[in-house]
Formats: sequence, C-alpha cells, structure tokens
Amino acid sequence: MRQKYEQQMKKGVLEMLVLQLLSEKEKYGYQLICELKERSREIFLLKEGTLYPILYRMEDDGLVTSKWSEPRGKEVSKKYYRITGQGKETLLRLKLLWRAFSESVDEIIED
Amino acid sequence: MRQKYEQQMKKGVLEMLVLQLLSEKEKYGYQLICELKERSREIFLLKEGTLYPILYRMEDDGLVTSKWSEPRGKEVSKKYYRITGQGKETLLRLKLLWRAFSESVDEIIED
DNA sequence: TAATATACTTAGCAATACAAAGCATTATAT
DNA sequence: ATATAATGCTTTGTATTGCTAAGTATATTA
Repeated sequence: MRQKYEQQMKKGVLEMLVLQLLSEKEKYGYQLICELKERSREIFLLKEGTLYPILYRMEDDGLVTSKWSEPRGKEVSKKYYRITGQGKETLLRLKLLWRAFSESVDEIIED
Repeated sequence: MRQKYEQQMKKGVLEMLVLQLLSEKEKYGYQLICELKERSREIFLLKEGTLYPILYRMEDDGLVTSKWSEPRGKEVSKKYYRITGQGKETLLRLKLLWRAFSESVDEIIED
C-alpha cells in the first residue's frame, strides 16, 4: 500500500489541505474545521465525523503526531496535531499530484 | 438526493470528464477510456470496472442515453453513449463547482 | 495457433465522507 | 438561575465509490 495517498488523490484533497494547515502551525481538530471553512470560503465544510478519522489515519501513518495541551486556568484541554517530517514529504508529493491532476482536468474541460 | 452530484464533487470529477467527452460527440465505453488516457496524459487511467458503472449510473439518472450500433461488415457492435439535455445541465453545474473547488484548493495550498 | 487488442459485464472489496449521536465543558442569553 | 449555543473530542453506522479481478466474446497480429 505504498501508493495509498497517491491513489486516493481525488479523495485525498482533504488530507492535503489538513496537512497544509498543520504545516503552518500546530492545531487542534475544531480549529482545523473552522480554518478550513474560512479559508475555503465555505466550500470545505468538514464535519467532525470526517475530520477526526482523517487525523487518526494520518497519525497511524506517521504523518502527524498529537499531544494534549495542559489546560491553563479555565481552558479545556485540546488535542494538538503537529506535522512530522514524513508528513511534510507527503504534503509535497500531494501538492505535485494536485497540480498535475487539476491542470489535466482543466485542459480536458476547456476543450 | 437532489444534490447528489454536487455533494460528490471530489469524487465526481470522473463523471464530469466523461460528460465533457460525451458533450463533444457520442462515444462508446472503450473509446472513453482511451481518450481520457490520452487527453489527460496518462493521469486518468480508468479501468473498465470504474468506467462502466459510471455510465450505468449516469444512464439511470438520465444524464446519458445509450444505443447499440448495428455492426457494418465485420465490425463488432458497440454501445454508444450520448449526452442528454439534463446531462448538459449537470455538466455545466459540475464545471462551475470544479472551478470554485479547485480555486479554493489552490488558494489554500499556496499559503 | 497463440497472444494481444478491442469491447462489455459483473461480483466483491476496501476506503471514504457523512449523518447522527453521545459526552463534557464553557460562554451567552433569557 | 436556567436554557441555549458554542466549543471540543469520539464513535457507530451507512451509502457511495474506485478498483481488482474475473469472465465473455470477437478480431487482429505474430
């Protein structure tokens, strides 16, 4: 299953976007959902049932790590995700694939 | 299930591409596989097990119609698919969605 | 005559995106 | 004071999807 993420490209866009956001700064789940909604102008409206399984999967695959924050004062403890070296590599690969994929689609639909 | 195709946007790229090819001229299954391979520069390498179910689905949904060719001489009979009015509408909608979708992705991954 | 290309079909599988629900806490509004 | 909404994480179940794999059949090429 070496090519897993590549093969899932069409579905793998979400993985790519999550990795992108995490490559900028470590974040927790709910935050990712909100940021994705904002930055995509309401196009990526992830449900928890979509995002969290993605995070668990990526953690299993070594693309991200997680750790619970120690809550300061009244704060609730949150689970922060951080991208790993392997995750950065995967993100790069996914971006290249996305370019090829989307350019190809564009060419075909523009006659 | 009115929004079916819209909701499946990420997976619906294949449907969009097939509709696009059919909007240019009626075609048969194998031909679609070959053309898609060519025009996408080897990026969309559809298997029969992927394409034919898509065609059946779209026929069920009234986006395309099919008819068997009467074989001339030695020719094998082929099942030609033609896009319908509803299929053209769907194609337009899918293209608009694709633009919004891909532009959104591009913005996010380009920081 | 064997292999390859063309052409369509189907069964079965793994992965995914989602709905939906639950749990717990904090903030806001009534 | 109490209800509601928002935040935050998790899990279960479901429909859809893309694919593997196999099967059927004919035509062409080696």
